[in-house]
Amino acid sequence: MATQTAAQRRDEARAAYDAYLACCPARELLDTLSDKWVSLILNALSDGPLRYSDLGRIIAGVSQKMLTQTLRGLERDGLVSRTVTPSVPVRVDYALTELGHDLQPVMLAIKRWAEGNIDQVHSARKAYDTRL
Amino acid sequence: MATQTAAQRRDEARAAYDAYLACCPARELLDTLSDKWVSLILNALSDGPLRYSDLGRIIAGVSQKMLTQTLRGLERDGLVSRTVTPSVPVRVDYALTELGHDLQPVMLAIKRWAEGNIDQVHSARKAYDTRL
DNA sequence: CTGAATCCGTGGCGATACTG
DNA sequence: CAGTATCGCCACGGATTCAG
Repeated sequence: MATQTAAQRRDEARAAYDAYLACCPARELLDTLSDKWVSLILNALSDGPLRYSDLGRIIAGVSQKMLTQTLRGLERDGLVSRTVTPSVPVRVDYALTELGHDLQPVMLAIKRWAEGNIDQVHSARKAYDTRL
Repeated sequence: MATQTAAQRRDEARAAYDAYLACCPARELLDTLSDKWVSLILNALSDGPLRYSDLGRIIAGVSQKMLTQTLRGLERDGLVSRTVTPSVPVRVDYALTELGHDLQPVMLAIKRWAEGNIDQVHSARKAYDTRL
């Protein structure tokens, strides 16, 4: 039975975290926004719809896997819409949904705070690092 | 030379990401807030200073390692202050700095949006999942 | 062009044990 | 009480390959 203890603990931890997420919308949102590519995609789409390949080009550094995976997640959450145009070759456009658009002010609030206080954070880090 | 290509690419990617972070305060802040324990600690401290062990108890599920590591990061960023009282036994209090306090409205904005729109996200997920 | 599937290295995190 | 040090696991992301 000892061999299952680890798995059991993992499951318990996972279950506990899920339960926690269920009762804490803020963290759920944070988990979404925290994704490295989510904010980039959301920002890229804020100016209007974009094709899959456009996104891949604009957001330099993203792999196909992560781009697709992230877009799927955003689509699932209802933040982004996916429109397929059955031409040859196929064309797929991604756009912000209304819900996704509603999120922009929040992103902006984060951006504003960050831009206004990042200097303090940086100097705090510098002070902390040199003090050792 | 082929053996170094992978390592080189990783380094390049890392360097690119660092450069990107340097010019994008919003993502830097997001990287901080996204941490599983940061928001919990910030929220716990919003009501006033707490001792190390208090934090560990209030934030059920956090390991000593992560608690210490997260607190160090927050202290380094100037969001949290660490006060040692050299008694026996030693007493250490953690509190929000002014900068950390300034961040609360942003956290609140995130919380508000999440609480107001989480239902839509959940129903969107449900619709997406059942559609397959 | 837009993806799906697979392999694989590595870094983050939890658990455990030890210290002042 | 408040940490530090070490180890092992596995989940995440990048690269690559195949498909409609």
